[in-house]
Amino acid sequence: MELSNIENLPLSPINDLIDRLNKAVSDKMIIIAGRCKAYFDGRIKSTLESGDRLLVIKKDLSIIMHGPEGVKPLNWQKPDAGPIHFSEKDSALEMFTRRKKTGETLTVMFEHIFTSMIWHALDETEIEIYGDESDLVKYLVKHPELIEEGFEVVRTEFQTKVGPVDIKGRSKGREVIVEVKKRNASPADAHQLKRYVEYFKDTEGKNIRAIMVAPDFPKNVQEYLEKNGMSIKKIPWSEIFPVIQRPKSSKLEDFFGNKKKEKNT
Amino acid sequence: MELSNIENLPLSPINDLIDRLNKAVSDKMIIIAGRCKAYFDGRIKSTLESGDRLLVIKKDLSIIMHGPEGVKPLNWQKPDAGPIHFSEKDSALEMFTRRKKTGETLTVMFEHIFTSMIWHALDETEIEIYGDESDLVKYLVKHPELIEEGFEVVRTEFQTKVGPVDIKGRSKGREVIVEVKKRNASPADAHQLKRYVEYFKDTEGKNIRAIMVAPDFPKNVQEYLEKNGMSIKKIPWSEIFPVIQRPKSSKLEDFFGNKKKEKNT
DNA sequence: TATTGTATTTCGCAT
DNA sequence: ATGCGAAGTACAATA
Repeated sequence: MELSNIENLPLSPINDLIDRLNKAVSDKMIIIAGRCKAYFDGRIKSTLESGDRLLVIKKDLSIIMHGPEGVKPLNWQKPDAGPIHFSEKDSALEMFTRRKKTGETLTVMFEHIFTSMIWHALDETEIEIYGDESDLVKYLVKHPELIEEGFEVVRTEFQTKVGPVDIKGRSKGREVIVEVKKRNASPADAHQLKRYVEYFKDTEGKNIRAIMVAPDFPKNVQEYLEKNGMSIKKIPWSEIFPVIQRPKSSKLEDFFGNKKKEKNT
Repeated sequence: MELSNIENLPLSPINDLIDRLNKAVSDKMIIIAGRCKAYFDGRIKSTLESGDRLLVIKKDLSIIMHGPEGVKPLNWQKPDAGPIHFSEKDSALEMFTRRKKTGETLTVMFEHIFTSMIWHALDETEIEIYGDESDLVKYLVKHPELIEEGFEVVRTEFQTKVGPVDIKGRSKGREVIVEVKKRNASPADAHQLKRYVEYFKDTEGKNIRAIMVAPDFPKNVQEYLEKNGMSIKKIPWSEIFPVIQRPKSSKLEDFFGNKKKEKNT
């Protein structure tokens, strides 16, 4: 992959900066570090008074604006929002966008710019993830005895009118549906499973068993499940599922020592 | 507020760069634009092959790494993760962090750095938000007739053992609890309300009415609610609630023309 | 600390 | 397009 290039834009004259930024929109990543106010108007209305923030506009027209703390941006706009426009307002830089379909607007008014860059960032990869719920289901399908001694898998990850079912099987002479949760079960999860049970009862007249699999169950949730004829099965994924075992050491080599590095220069 | 300053770090010699970065951790915002691989190991395991990404480390030790598209970071780490360490690996920069409590690790291996900056970003403000669910509840409390003709509010936003109740009132001679949703009601929302009803039945022996307020109800959800003795009330917030009305025009001045700007130089 | 619910959730998938 | 559920959800409020 060719080397991309990043360019520091001169901050003045401001009209030249505005030109360069407008030309970079939807082509390059724009990075501006500045002191600004910001207003969002749409599903909600938000007001952000003057402070230092990092504004990033990506080539898919998504926008994120970060303050000095936290993972979540202070303001953002989803991709393909609509035109993004830089202009001069009171001798300062202003960014404005309006999402066509919803009418949502985001306005960022800069008072001071520390740095402004455009970057033709290249990334042809996709993040690979192991250990999400779908992987846990696949693991259980290979080790059905973890669910219950004698459990036989019949179908996995199929759609019903009320939602997707993780595992349908047969055990102790009855049909069973299994709902798999990566994290501790919640009341909403319990209701979700109950709804599936009711669906099979209503549409197929079957009195089907239900098992919820999760690392742990708050007392309320366990009570609710059992009161409504459902079963629980605690599976501490981190101890059982090989991919998501917790690293015990802080040494990188212990986890990725088997990975081959490719030089790319 | 004093003007913060941003500093471009020399990219070589790499040991000097590493020193500067390690000294900046937990003090300044660190911004690195580079080509890198990344690995996360914890609740899941993720692998990210070589590509151009923007890495931001904030002074609260939160980390976000963005690729060229999308609002969501490719990798991240929540605040107060634990020590963040830069080092040299195969003549290149590497960042490593391990969250003490969970053992989650994030490793970023750079192959090329385009820009590296540290920034003493200042922000003493908090974002102000209008139009979230709590504001809708307050609006309904002032306009209870929107819920139902003759509705009288008794209590609002109070805690129960099963969760917070938005509005409790009296209407048509019976007690009513009202659950307010900003967005279309979901199956989980319906179950949530049912749980509250059951709570009042179990703990106070009251056969209380329940109304769910939302802009719209999918057919399944409406059926479930009515089948279980709950009522629905459609309220299209965007047409009614003044703060979140959709702007019809694309001209900035139409929305912010009334705002006074303060110079801050 | 654990539980619970909201979110401008975002994102992906299936209908 | 809408509905639905997962997410390394993040984050705040609460017990």
